Amino acid sequence: MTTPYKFAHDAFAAALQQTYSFLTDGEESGQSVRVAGRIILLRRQGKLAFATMRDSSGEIQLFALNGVAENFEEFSKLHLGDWVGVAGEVVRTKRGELSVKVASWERLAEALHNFGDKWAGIADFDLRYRHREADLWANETTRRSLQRRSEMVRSVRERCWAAGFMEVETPILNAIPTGAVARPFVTHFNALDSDFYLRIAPELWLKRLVVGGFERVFEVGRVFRNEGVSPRHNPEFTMLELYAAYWNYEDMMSFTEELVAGVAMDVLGTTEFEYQGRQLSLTTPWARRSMAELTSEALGDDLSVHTPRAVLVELLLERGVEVHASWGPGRCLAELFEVSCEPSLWDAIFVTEYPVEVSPLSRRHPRDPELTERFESYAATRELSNGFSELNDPVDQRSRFEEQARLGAAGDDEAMRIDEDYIKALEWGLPPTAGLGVGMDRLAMLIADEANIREVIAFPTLKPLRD
RNA sequence: GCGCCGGUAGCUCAAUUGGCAGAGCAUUUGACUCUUAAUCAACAGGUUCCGGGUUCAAGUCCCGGCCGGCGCACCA
Repeated sequence: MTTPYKFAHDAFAAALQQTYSFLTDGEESGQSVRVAGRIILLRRQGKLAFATMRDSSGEIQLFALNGVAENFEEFSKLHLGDWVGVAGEVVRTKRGELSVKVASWERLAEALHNFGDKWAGIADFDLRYRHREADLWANETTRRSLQRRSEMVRSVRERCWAAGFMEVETPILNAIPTGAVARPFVTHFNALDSDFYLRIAPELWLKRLVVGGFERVFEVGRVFRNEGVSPRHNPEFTMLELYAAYWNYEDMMSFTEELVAGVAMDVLGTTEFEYQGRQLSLTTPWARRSMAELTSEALGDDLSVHTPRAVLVELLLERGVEVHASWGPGRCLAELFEVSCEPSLWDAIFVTEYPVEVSPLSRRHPRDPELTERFESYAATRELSNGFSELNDPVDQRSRFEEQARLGAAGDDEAMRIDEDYIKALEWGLPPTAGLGVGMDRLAMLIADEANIREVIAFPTLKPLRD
């Protein structure tokens, strides 16, 4: 069956509801409009038919009268899910529903499959994630969450541009996976007969652009990590990474809190909102507490990166954490922080002064060379961002990479590898620079009030069906 | 990867102790000139996720597999 190749429409449901709010019950406006959308409900009553149509803006009723609407019989037999284009007068029915009184209409596409229960929608996760198109049609919350994500990304971009950052793109196919601590996906480049890795972070490329003289750069892009899936992890996810020359990590914390709070304002109109039934505050300024401080507080002990390793190990073992032989005091402190503090960090907060041992790309803290000028922000018990003053000393960077390589040799398959090109870039001179990474999916979860990361990803990674 | 839970009509869900596999919505047919998840009547709709096993008898019990949810691990 041939369907139309186009339909010229001049009105949207939501705007019509607004514009014609003055119409009284049974009143006709005399104005004709052309609307298009999808039939989501249909009620026939003899020589009348009422359809609820949804377009991208909202919903409006279509009112068809036998003898007035062309092809009335066919109209009354439309299927739920069919796309239609309708021309007719804007009226309000006797029972008070704003409607387009159908004069002429066309079916733009036919829905051959059912789109879920018109009351209960679609509940089956497998079906919802594998056929998001049906989920979007059937479930309001899915539409809302993905819409909010889109608004969030837009807000992030606009705020970065407004702050003088230049948007750039860096390679996804990488000969060496680096810039983060994670296992990569491997692929093969036939023409070069070489294995390549999907990037685990764009970090080093972006800093090379700063070396080259682009003083403020950012990238919103997909990164890939070959790890387990969970309600908070998708193997491909979206990161905002941003670098500013001449800033240190404190400047970057200020920028981060303004950015995140600003995004919440743009999308939700507030920085105080409910997340999963509990009030959450992103209002600035955020608390800034050091990792050692928070951990000491939680455990009632005076702990730091200088606490004897044996003491930290003992505390970890008491909490059921398996301690690896390669962990130094820095790693132990970080692990201790994670188990004892993380679950209680609810309102937005910066955790600062990370051990150098777990921060191979961060600049050492001037007051303590075992610490770095690094922060992570937390909200709703989850890590939201990671930032630091960038290590710009090529000699120190090489020794950090070498330490990582030792860990790799000792069996840590997530340890960083030596990136000679990056060291050479540093030898050309990286000005004092601060960097930031924000997990956009995690932020979207907060903004959309979703507990599962898949709800804010249009097409989450699923195992392919076999059998 | 490990543990717990789940998978029944297109969708949402029932099915007692192991005893004829059901309802609502959607689809099809009919009635109805102001409906709002319209209503009413009727028809049709099944590899109970897949493969084995136990049993007179399996949606239900056992074993294996597939997919998903949650937790753990890994991480952001």
